[in-house]
Amino acid sequence: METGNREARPEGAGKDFIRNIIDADNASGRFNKRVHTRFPPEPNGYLHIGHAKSICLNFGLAREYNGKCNLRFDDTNPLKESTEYVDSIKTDVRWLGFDWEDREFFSSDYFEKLYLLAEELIKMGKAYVDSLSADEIREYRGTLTAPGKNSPYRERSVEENLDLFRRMKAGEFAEGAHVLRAKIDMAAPNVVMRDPTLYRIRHAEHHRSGGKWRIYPMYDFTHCISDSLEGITHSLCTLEFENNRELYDWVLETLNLYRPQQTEFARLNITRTVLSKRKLIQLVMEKHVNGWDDPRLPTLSGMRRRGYTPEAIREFCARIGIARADSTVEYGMLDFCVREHLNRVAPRLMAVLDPVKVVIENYPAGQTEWFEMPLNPEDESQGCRKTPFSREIWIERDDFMENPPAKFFRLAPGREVRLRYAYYITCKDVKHDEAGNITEIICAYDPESRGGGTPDGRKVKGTLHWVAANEAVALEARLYEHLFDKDDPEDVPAGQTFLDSINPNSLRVVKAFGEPAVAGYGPGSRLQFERLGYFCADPDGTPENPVFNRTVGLKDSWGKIAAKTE
RNA sequence: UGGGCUAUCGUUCAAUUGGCAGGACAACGGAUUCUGACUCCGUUAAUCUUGGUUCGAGUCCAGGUAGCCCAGCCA
Repeated sequence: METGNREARPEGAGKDFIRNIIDADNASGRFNKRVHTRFPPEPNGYLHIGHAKSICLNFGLAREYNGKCNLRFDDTNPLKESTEYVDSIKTDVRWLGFDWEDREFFSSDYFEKLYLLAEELIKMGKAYVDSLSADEIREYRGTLTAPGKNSPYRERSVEENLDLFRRMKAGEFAEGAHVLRAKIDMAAPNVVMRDPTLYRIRHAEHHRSGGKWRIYPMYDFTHCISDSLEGITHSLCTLEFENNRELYDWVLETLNLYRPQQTEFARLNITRTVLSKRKLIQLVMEKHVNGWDDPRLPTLSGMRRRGYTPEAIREFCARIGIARADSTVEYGMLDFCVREHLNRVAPRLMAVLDPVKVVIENYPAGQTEWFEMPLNPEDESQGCRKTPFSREIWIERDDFMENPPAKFFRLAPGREVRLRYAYYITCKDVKHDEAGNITEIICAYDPESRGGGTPDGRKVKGTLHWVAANEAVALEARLYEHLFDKDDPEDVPAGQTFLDSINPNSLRVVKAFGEPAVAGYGPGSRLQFERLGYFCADPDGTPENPVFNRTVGLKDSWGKIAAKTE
């Protein structure tokens, strides 16, 4: 699959700053014209649309420059990581359409090398074992504006440090008793450089190395060395790691290792969307949603279930671009990308969400005729479907008004409209119950209009979708809205939590009726119910009782016209 | 009274590196339409601020302003 990268880039437009950097590196020969990136998630949760930006960037760059991209699990904190997350990440990256071939790595695979390198640092006098408590270390670090001070253990001899570190590794000490720190500068203006912690003691089971290790390396020590070992050229990460770049370079320079170039870019923000891993974990763990693949979530697995396509997500990532300025993309941009793709590929079917009965009084009772209609009017290659028609049909309640305002094009007393691909009908009468609710609309059809046109060529303003009342299958439609109401759910008013910004209507389930053919669409397949929007068949459904998740609706100007006429 | 980074239409990304500020999304108007969808055409709309250099500044220089990140034994 080779779609999704840069096809949205308009002609003549400039490249983003990262591609400019790569071009410059290729021109200078810095990496021998090699491009080797990596996508390095920590397996402590499921991937979300924010990760997709990084995945498309890293894998896309490799594709464009004939390079390679590794998948590396940054698993140095055994407390948070699990194989469930590893598996889900692999599934999601593949689903997005990217392939890391045989380059699947784990930081934990480097634990041995990392340990040796740490000893190296100790021997060089560039690292020491500190026995201060976590609280004391924080105090000694100073503040953002005041320099820190040296730990009393900072001048331990190389021999003592080596001995202590080896015993840390052997598991002789309790968690928190010691840490290994780099010896840099406690007065450094960049707080990251004030003798950063390199190793901590953790008596925990690691999802891969099990109980083998008692000490685990920190991100700052691990990531740069992993990049170096793998021959990465361009190490791309998000803006919050800007301050860590100095340490990234320090470690590799001090150890005299090959040095990739770390470059930071702004992470993805989307209006009304929570992309904080911490909060997503909370939503799942506290069961505010039904698991990581709940279609209301911006996780890749949730979006997949809701019916978003990998093509659409890749297109989205290409369109939003890459920059260093913090930004928040409008959700409408994502919706646009989904509609654009689904419009091309999704077969059309008809369904009615809120049915009202139409009786065609001059159509023979008991008769059923089958109409053939295209699965996609803009793509004949998709073929046709057959749909039954009968005397009693259902139409959408919204498609009829007893007292229509101006510019209402659909059914109303005395008015003629077209039933899509079937007949012209004219409203003759309306029946109500005691409460005044419409129970039945009586119509007459024009037999001459079979197929949706007439010999006299007269026009109608409206075309309705419909399903035959006796032949239609019952189905369940789940109408998902974005889970969050607030423009920026990260920024909630005082006294509230982000949970307060959840839209209580984010999930509505309605019983609906659709063409018999819907039962033929298996889980994951997308289709468009005419005039209702794009839906995805959910694995929860069965052929007898299909369930459809709404991906996105269609644009509809009816609401605007109504507002205007008021 | 620290360090690092950022600032262009409502949103987002560009601007051949000093030479007419452009695209996409959104909004608005129109055409078309057997989905009020799609498609097509058009319109609105931006260089944070104050100076300076220059024939010419979004771009270079100086000073402001605003926002983001950093004081985990998280990543």
